[in-house]
Amino acid sequence: MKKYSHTTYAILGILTTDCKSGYDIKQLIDNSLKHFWKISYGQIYPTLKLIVEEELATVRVSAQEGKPDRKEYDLTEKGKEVLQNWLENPIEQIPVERNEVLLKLFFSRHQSKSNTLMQLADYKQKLMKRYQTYSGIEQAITTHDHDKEDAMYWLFTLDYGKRITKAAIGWCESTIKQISEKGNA
Amino acid sequence: MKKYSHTTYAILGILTTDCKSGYDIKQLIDNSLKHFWKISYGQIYPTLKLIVEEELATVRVSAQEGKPDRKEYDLTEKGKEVLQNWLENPIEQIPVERNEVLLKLFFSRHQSKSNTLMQLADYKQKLMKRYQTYSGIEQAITTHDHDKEDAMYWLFTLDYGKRITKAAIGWCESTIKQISEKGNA
DNA sequence: TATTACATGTAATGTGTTACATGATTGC
DNA sequence: GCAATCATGTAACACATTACATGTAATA
Repeated sequence: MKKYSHTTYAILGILTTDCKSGYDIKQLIDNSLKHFWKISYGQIYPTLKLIVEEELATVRVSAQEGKPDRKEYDLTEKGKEVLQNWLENPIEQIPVERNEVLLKLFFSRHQSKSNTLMQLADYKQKLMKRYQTYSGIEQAITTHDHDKEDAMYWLFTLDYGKRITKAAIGWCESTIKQISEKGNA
Repeated sequence: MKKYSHTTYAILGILTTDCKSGYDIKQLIDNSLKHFWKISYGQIYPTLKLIVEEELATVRVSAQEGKPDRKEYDLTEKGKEVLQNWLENPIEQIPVERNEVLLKLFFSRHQSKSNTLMQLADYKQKLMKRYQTYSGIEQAITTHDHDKEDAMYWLFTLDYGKRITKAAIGWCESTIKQISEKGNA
């Protein structure tokens, strides 16, 4: 089966929900996926064009009361098959996640200790802010009575974010401690 | 101060070590950085060209016995300042790390449970393999008597990788358990 | 003589962001 | 009239990978 970009599969997946237009897709991403998957309009519209060219979806213009016209996309059988196929196959490999803090740390060997500690403290702070954001979203979902099934999967992704972030915070603390002790010894 | 790409800073940083040529840079990356920062030759050589154009380093051809000629790069004062400046400033923001497994999970709401569990089991397996790789490198460093200072910073980056990976494995286990229980209830 | 390690580079292609450009409709 | 929301799109640029292209020298 022909291969498409991850962005294409993401959009195909979103089209299985109530989101039918480019604008809707962007809204869904910004509301629910942005902590692990971001897509800009600069990708969304060209990808939707490709999806129609490849006959994975059909378009139709939909007039609305009190709002501008919009284009609604519906998956074709072929589109559903392509999505299904992607969902059924395991990922090829876990990508290397670039980490600028680790890069700086690696080159800090001959840098001032105080600067290295500052970098780590700053990173920890950013991570804690992120953790709080996740917790906030989690609370909002748990409080409001969302569709149970949907909410569960959403919570899984948040749980992932929280666990990873917490682990990174723990690393910061441990590394700060080790670097601090090293100099005082 | 003028901004450069992360790749440029990474190469500037590598040039402070014994690595002086494009080939050396690639070797260092593949040996020590590749678990959190990869760069291909297609980036290295054009970036080195840019670095010279920007007068961040100078080049000179070095003849070797028994090996082809090579180009050696040395940081200029300007190059050192640019690197220093980058090292002294905190990162702008933690980038969103795309996660294809979470993306699939998000769209699995109306998929078969067995397939979702397969995806998670596969992900866990890949993570465990990665964890073992990290542990292996760690052991190699600890066993061989590396330059103590250098080794310490290298171990920090490996510790980060291990902690993050362990957290992700924990998430897999927890999520597999929850999804399994849900269906049997 | 064939393979491996050493060594440098470009071209095509893929992927992604940001800035720009346009316009409808509602509510203040 | 103006701001906000809804809505679609393109162009320029930035970044990265892969495949291609070339060549030296040691060693098995």
